[in-house]
Amino acid sequence: MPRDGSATRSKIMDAAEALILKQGFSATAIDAVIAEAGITKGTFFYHFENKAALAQALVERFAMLDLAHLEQNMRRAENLSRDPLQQLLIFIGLFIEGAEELSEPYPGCLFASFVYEGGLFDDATLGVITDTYSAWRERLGGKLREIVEAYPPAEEVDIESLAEMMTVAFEGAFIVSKTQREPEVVAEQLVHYRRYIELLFGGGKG
Amino acid sequence: MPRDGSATRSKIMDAAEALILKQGFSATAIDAVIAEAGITKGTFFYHFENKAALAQALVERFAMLDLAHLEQNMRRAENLSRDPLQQLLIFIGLFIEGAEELSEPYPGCLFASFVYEGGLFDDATLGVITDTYSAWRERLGGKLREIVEAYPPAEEVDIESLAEMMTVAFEGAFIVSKTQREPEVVAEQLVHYRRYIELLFGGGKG
DNA sequence: ATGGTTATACCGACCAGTTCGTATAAATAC
DNA sequence: GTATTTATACGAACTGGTCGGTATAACCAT
Repeated sequence: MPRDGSATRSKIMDAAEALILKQGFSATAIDAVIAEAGITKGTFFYHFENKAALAQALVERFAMLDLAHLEQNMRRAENLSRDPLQQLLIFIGLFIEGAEELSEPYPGCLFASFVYEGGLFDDATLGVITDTYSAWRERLGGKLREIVEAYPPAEEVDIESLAEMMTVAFEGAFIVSKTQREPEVVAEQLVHYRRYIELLFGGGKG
Repeated sequence: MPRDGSATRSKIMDAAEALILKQGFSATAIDAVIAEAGITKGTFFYHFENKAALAQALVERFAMLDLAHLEQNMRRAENLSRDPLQQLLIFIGLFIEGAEELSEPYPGCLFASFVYEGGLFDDATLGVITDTYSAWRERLGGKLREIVEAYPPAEEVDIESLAEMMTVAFEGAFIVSKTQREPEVVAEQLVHYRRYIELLFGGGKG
């Protein structure tokens, strides 16, 4: 067996992702990626058929990590309480913990970056994004339906959009965070989301 | 007086804005803009010194319209009620009305598009975006401080981030809306924001 | 273990097409 | 006659992508 190229492949993807979050996809020249990664053009095209393939690989990796993060935190929350409402509150709390650790580099979501250049990508690439958002909506939606049964709210609540609201909080907070150069925006918005859920179903007690 | 070129200038900016929302700024070639606008290259460079000047003009126009919209709806809300809480709820409601009218073309925010390609623009251009977000935060923040005095909440609330939450809802909803191809996302998220404010300060009554 | 074979990993020069921006001279409207 | 617009051609820089060649490391027969 020849030597292992996966480290180089990762290095390319890391460099590309960082540059894309700064400038966007089409402003990120392959020449810039290879300079950042410290490799050459030949190497790049050995690992990726073309620039579109790089995009595809990037969203797939990002989605995998994101979904793993979702599932891991949900499992942890489900082990920390038996009550669905508490599980969801803990789940959000775990993400707040994570967001609070972000210090210097104001983050950004690769998905959002791609969505705003959506016209450049094919359905396969954009589909990964759509599917990932759907997975979040369904996972949180399921939990919310459990909650609604256990804690019927005073007024009716649209479960789908309430589940979607966590994604909305993330994406919106990333944008504001980038402009204001304050990483704490993300955590603050998740705190609001958690409190909203408390008020909807907890009714005032904790 | 010679003839008026402002119509052409607007046509160029309209074409550019539409293309940028689809593909992003740097993927939007000037040749594409002039084709979309139905003019020629000479005309383009008669109106804009270079591509960066076009970007600057676009954010400035977008900011002006956005701030006008903010101020107009706030004034309307302030005329429709004397109570600060009601004013804010009406204010959000007016934007919900507007969002519900969006039918086919899932929208998008030019600011967000620029933010995710932020590395390409100078401080003058990006500053317009920062300032506009600040204006929203201050306008809503002022109203929220009135509300806090009239309706002290059970627990303490961070006013700044609560004001920021409306921008977050917009920006996040735009992104989700673009992927899911459902324009109603924006209105749904604003409804949640309004209800959150109700629950925080209204305490359950309407 | 030694030498040869092979698949993989990587390099750097190169190509064809596109980019932004400039230049030009003439036509059009007020 | 001045501001606006057209039409076209052009160039330097850069773009994504190709190509021939080299280096590396595991495998294998001996």
